[in-house]
Amino acid sequence: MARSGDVVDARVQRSKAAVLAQTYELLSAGGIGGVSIDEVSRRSGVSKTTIYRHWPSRAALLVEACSTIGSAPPVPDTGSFGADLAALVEELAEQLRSARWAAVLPSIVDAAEREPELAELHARLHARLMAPFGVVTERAQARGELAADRGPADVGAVVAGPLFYRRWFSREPLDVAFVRRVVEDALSHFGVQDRST
Amino acid sequence: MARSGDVVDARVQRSKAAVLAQTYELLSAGGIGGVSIDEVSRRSGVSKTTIYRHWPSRAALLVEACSTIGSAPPVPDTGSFGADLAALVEELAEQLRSARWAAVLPSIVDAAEREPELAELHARLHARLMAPFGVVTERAQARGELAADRGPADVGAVVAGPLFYRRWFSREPLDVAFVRRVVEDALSHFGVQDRST
DNA sequence: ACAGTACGGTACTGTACCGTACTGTTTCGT
DNA sequence: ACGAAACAGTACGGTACAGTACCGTACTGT
Repeated sequence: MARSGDVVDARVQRSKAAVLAQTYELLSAGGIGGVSIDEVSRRSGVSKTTIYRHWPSRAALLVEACSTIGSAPPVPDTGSFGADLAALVEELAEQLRSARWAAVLPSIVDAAEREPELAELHARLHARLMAPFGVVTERAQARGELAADRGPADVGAVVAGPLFYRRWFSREPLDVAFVRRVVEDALSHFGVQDRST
Repeated sequence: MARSGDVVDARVQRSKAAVLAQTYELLSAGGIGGVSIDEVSRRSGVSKTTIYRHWPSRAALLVEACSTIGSAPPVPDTGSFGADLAALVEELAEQLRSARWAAVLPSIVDAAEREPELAELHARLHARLMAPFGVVTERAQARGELAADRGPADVGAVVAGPLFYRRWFSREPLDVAFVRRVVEDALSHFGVQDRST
């Protein structure tokens, strides 16, 4: 018996972990198009048969492998919108500079443009990445620190937009000066005095 | 004789035009991954052999097919930075809403992340798309309308960033209100009074 | 010990693709 | 009219991939 749906067979855990790890590896290196089940099987030592036993299709495997992307770091709560935002932007910039998924996201965006199955994944990732901005924005609004006519969506666009642009389009380095300027500009948009560190 | 390198055979022109047109068609529909020589040949009625006579490889064909993307509309010259910028942003937003290439760019960005051959293409496209912003920015600086410490690269990031973010990441509509806000915010960054239409 | 389950290995079907070779036909320039 | 160039059609070889079927083996909990 499979232990009444509670405990999972250790072999299954090993196999799934190995497969997911190698999938993520290939994903980082070659984007979505760089992942093939054959190659995952070769590298992980888990046979193709077993992979298909655990995931119904390649897409399902990809979705699960992406599920750890952008796992939210703790949302700062300094009491000031400026400092919260600065911390979040620093964090995002650091992720864009170094995180594995920064090289993967473009292929997800591309895939989302045509395959609905992956559009969902894109939506979830976007929501997870931007959630912290929503939190600090709403807190600031609750404190009356921020005008009510500028919602979380605006903050996301104004702050993440330039960062993303720089990372993927202009491909200039995301240096400290640029990041600081983005924060300052955003704060001046929203009529908040900058008092970040 | 092939007409001393000057005039090109009409058959060659026809073939190349048909191939490029269908390549662009497939590109719009399925991104870079959606273009196969077989399919281009089928749809264009140009045989595969002929395609390989004119382009040495699939990549070469793709590069040439992309060469028309983002062909710059005339750069506005109203005499005011605010109005110039507003016109450019409106234009860019309209392109992002409707132009065929707006669906293709993510796959180019993705490809540029790994294939150097296409990274060049990406660089050229980026330069072409952003050139108008550089022009109006430099004109404004020359008039003393704009502080010298904010270069064209900053203007591009602040203005195009939110638009791109909205088009490809948050996937919210690029409505007029949003576009206007982006322009206003950008102008306030740079210490310019908004006097656009 | 024993049943249930997970597993690896291999082979297979079917598809899609790149790039080339070969054969004959149309079209251009002169 | 005639040679050269461009062409279509077709058939390849080679590779890679998704997904499935089958068999025999190793492990797990009871």
